[in-house]
Amino acid sequence: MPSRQDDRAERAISPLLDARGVRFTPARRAVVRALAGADGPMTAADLHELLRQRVPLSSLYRTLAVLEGARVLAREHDASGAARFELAEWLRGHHHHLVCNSCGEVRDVVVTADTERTVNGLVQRIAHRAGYAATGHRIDIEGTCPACQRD
Amino acid sequence: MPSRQDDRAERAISPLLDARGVRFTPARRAVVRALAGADGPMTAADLHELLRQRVPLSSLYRTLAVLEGARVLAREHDASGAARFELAEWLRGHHHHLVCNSCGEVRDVVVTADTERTVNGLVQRIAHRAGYAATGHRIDIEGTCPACQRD
DNA sequence: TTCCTTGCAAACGATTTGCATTGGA
DNA sequence: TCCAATGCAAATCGTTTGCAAGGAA
Repeated sequence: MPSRQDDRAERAISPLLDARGVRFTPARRAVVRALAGADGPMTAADLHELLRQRVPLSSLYRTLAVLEGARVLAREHDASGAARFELAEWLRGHHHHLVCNSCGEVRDVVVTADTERTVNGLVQRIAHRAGYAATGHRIDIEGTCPACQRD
Repeated sequence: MPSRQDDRAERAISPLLDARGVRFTPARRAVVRALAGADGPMTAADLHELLRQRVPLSSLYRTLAVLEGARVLAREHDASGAARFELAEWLRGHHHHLVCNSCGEVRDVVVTADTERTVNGLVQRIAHRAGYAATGHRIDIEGTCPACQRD
């Protein structure tokens, strides 16, 4: 069942799509809900499966492109090069990724405000020294996930 | 002109290739030298261009696969999803990346041992709390490069 | 001779697009 | 009615592979 959180997110998203002259269709809602409920960024294939193939891949990719264009979600690429999608930072909050070297899963991890402050300080300093104007950062922690440690 | 550094690197690489029963051919040396001289990870197309197309793309990819298999270089993917190659960490040293949101360039940045120690501490702690056994980390600093700031 | 390496062309998988159709406001 | 959304099939892009020819030990 969609939670109150989902409702809030969807109410925030709706006007963004309106502004671009596109509709918040059931397929688009379904994608947003799937990503809101996920514990890490998902591939198009993951979503296609999760939505029980009700949305053909080509339509799914179009949906993802529309949502990305509206800054509702962000695209990145995993170690195998496949695109993975997640809700944009303003919707889901700043976080980082735990990446399993063995099975390839990517899981979100939120760090304390304190840690994040420390990281931000380092990042700003490093960027500044190189003449970059930093707008964000991304940290992937590579390792072995609990499940793979048991094998 | 190949530097003394290159010589050292190539002497270290040679036995690794021997062990896998493959040769350190001119094309493979050229790729290693190109990456040793680069200031960030390169795409296959970048390398193809830099080598003046002397090595056809299919051979280049084979070269890259061989070197990757021998752990001489590492593959990653940039924001557009294209594969980028760089010398392995043991050859080129631990570093992070500055990524320009505007032009897409990826540039290496080495941080102080002190900063790296701090980061490592944070990473280990975060991973441990999530049940992960951390083996490494990757930090991308996103921003605007000096050249793009002028436009 | 025996493998490894190369180049070309064809195959591949993920993603994108053209086009005709459907559907909502 | 008008424009956006959809599904299918075909196209595209980066990358990989089969195969026959060339080259080093």
